[in-house]
Amino acid sequence: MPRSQRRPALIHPEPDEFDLLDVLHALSDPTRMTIVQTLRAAPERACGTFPVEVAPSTLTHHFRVLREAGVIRQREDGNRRWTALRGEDLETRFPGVLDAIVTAYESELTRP
Amino acid sequence: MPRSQRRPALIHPEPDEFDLLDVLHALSDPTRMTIVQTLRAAPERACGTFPVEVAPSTLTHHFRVLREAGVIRQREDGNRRWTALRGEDLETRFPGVLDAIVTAYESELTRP
DNA sequence: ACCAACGTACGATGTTCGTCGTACGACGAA
DNA sequence: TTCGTCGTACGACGAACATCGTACGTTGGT
Repeated sequence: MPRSQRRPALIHPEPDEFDLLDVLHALSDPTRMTIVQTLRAAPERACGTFPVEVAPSTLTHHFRVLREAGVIRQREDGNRRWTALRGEDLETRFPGVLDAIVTAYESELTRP
Repeated sequence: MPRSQRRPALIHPEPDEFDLLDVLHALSDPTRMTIVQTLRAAPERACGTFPVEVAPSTLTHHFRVLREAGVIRQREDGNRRWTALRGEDLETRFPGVLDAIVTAYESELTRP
């Protein structure tokens, strides 16, 4: 029996339920912003393949914050959990927000 | 002798020193977002004239968070402290970010 | 000179947050 | 079946945070 039927399904709020302040809070952490930035280049990634240096359990925590804010979507696939950006949903609910933020973050990284 | 010469000057980072994650964190609080939203309509306001329901000392705290992130500018004038949005500075450093966020926040408020 | 108004500084308090180690469950391969 | 891998859940811990009350300094008017 697959994991998806033995464990509670992952919580993914609908765009109508997104809270902008939750999204901003989710993006105000360097580890989480690195995750989001990485996902803009790769459409879908496994959990362990992000260029961050934190413990696995810490990464799980950050994924939950992003997921419950509506920033990412995760799906089960055997032993892996694939993560993708909910770019379209965010664009529908908060037009221009994610794009402006990630663009600004990348320009900040290449500047100082 | 005016207050500005007897107390340490207010800290106002230059646009080059802005940290996007600090800005996002500053904006991820409902009280502070209300301050920002209010400042978009009125160019400059005294501290006690914001439609927030927190204690004065709490308001001082929120102003400091916004000020040190570069979101607002404050100047002394007699017994009052006037607060203004640093819209142009933010636009220079992080184009489109503040506008997208405040617009999204206002659309969220009118749309439960 | 006095006093009320404005806003700050400081300390206290309860909560949230980021981090980790450990234990565990599910899956895939040998 | 046995074992290693992937990722989670839980508990713990220190730091940061939002909030407040109180005391205080400055200012402007009476």
